[in-house]
Amino acid sequence: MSVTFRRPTRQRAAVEALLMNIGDFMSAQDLHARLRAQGQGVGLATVYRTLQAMADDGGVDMLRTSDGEAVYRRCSTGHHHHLVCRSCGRTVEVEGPAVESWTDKISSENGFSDVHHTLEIFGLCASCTPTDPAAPAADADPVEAPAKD
Amino acid sequence: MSVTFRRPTRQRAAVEALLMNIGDFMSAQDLHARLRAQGQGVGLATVYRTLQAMADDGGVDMLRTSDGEAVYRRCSTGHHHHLVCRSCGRTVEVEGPAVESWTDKISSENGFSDVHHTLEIFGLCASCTPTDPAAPAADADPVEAPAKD
DNA sequence: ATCATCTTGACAATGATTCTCATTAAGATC
DNA sequence: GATCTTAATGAGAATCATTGTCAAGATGAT
Repeated sequence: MSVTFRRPTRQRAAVEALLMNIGDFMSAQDLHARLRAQGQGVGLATVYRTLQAMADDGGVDMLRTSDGEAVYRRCSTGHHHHLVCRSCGRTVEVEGPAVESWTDKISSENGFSDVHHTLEIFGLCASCTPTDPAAPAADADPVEAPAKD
Repeated sequence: MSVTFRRPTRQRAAVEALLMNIGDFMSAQDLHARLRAQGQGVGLATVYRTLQAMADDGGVDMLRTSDGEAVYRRCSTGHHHHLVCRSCGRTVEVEGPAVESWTDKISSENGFSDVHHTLEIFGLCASCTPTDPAAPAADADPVEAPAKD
């Protein structure tokens, strides 16, 4: 409905392509660095603009890491939430009809209208769980806790 | 349990007092400005440090506005979520046992462990709903849309 | 009062995001 | 295909919240 027309450009295509390849959340800075590494030079400002436009148009979800950085990910349309591995960044889309109805109920009970909510779940995926025999596949870019110390 | 000891100082007391008076979410910058306006000079860095310490110790909740700014609020202990008016900032603490169990279920089903989640609901409270006969009480400091221009 | 330390504060440093504005490139027109 | 209108881009400056630095100040114990 309110999907403003966007001119197809090389830059936009490059951003979309990379988002499609990387299945997990990525920051604008990260995306910019990867494109540059690929030889696909795209201005940083353009990356930000493109990402925001895509998020507005839908097709891309944006959420904030614990330190406030915005990260983006290509997503199926429709309302859903995410289960994100804080170690390797692996993301699983999840739906919660019960949560949706709960928020609606809570909202109306308190006289709130025109509501929207944010819900993300962070944890360690099977591969990154210490007690798991499988070796931690923490080589992808983590969303929240980059390998420290 | 891991509540590190903190020396009682004038600055810490001032921050705590203001948080108690203002019942809604407030940014560190905002808090700093208010304290300064009250004549209670407290360094900006100190405000940040104090707020983070309080959030760590519990007793203060922190969440991020849509533009990534961290906002704090004195809160009852225990896990809960918030229903925040995006116009006047009024906040209601809500609990959702169903949501907690849902996230646990989803997490285990996907092999995730050590999870935690964030859930906030934003909307317009009764007083700020346009169709409501009551005049919008949007004079308190809004969490997301501060009076601009 | 004195000491060892935790805190504070002023300001520099970071780092993500936004703004500016001249240049480039789509899409429509002739 | 040349031309024109205008959105899109890019390089870098500008913002702005947040963090780091480190000397000076305050607190609790001695």
